[in-house]
Amino acid sequence: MERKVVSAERSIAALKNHSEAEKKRRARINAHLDTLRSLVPGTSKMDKASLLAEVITHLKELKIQATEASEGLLMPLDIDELRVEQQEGGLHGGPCVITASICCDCKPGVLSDLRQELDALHLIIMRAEIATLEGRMRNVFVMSSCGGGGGDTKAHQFRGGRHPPGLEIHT
Amino acid sequence: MERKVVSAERSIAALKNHSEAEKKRRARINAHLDTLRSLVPGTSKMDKASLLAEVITHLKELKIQATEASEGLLMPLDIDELRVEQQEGGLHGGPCVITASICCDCKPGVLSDLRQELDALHLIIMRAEIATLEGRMRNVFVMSSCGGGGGDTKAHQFRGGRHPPGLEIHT
DNA sequence: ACTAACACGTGACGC
DNA sequence: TGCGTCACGTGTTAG
Repeated sequence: MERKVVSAERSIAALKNHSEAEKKRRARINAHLDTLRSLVPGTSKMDKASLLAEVITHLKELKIQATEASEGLLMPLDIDELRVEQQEGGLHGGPCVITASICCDCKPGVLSDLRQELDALHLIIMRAEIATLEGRMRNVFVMSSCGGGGGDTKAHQFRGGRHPPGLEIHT
Repeated sequence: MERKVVSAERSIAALKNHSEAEKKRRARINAHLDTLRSLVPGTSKMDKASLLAEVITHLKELKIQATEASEGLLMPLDIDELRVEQQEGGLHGGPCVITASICCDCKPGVLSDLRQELDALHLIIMRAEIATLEGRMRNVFVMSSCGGGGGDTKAHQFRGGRHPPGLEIHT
């Protein structure tokens, strides 16, 4: 019956260690989650799951940004492309950043039309870039809007020879 | 005593719902973790905490990569800069590649003068890029020359003039 | 056998 | 009050 007492004590100690280990594990995970919160803006008081979702979107976003940065000078030669992305940053009520890029044939009238459309938006142009390559042209505009909308990145991508509404391209 | 039975049943149902909700919550989080595993390479069968750590490092890495990518678009705001480099390839008497970049204030007449100068060189323009940022402009021209001359650096002074049609950039 | 990691159910707290 | 989230302790399984 002495055995029983000893084994009982050992069991208690083991259980205690177990719970402690588990607590430590949770602490580790939560610490990582906290650093993620500090890394991704606008996730300070977010849900654990929502935080992970936001991390995922941010990761994809950065991956796209990095890849298109490495091949930044490349442009599709066969297809026309128009992309409008609202970047994250409007969460704090501040101005959101909109990146618009268009790639098409380098024909007269394109630039003036493009500028008219951009002027109609009344946005603050932070950076403008125009590049030409073998008869093709690509414009990239980084603009700032005062009205801070949702923080979600709504990206419209038009591929193929179709031109989106609101932007008439001379062909 | 009927009351007690009813309340007991309610408690059981509530508890069941509770556990179910918690299970669903865990499933959501784990799903997000799974997508993170699919996103970050080499974390297929990794620890939950280690996965998060790896996600953090990857996030920082991508952030740096994206930042230094956008740094390629940065230009000095305080000093004017003109660079002409002859890339290797023209050593064998074949066509060499010349890269010229100029960074200065975005004033009218600069572009037309620049184009005149470039036209005088009779080079094949392989790629042209013009970027503006906060009143500054930067041009990068990658040109091909048929005669393999030396790669000397020349400075030019620009007079007043007009913008070429279709190339007006607002700042 | 011992450690580490996971899922589970439950109590607690906030809207 | 119910609903959602969190931390906790425990049972269970793999290396």
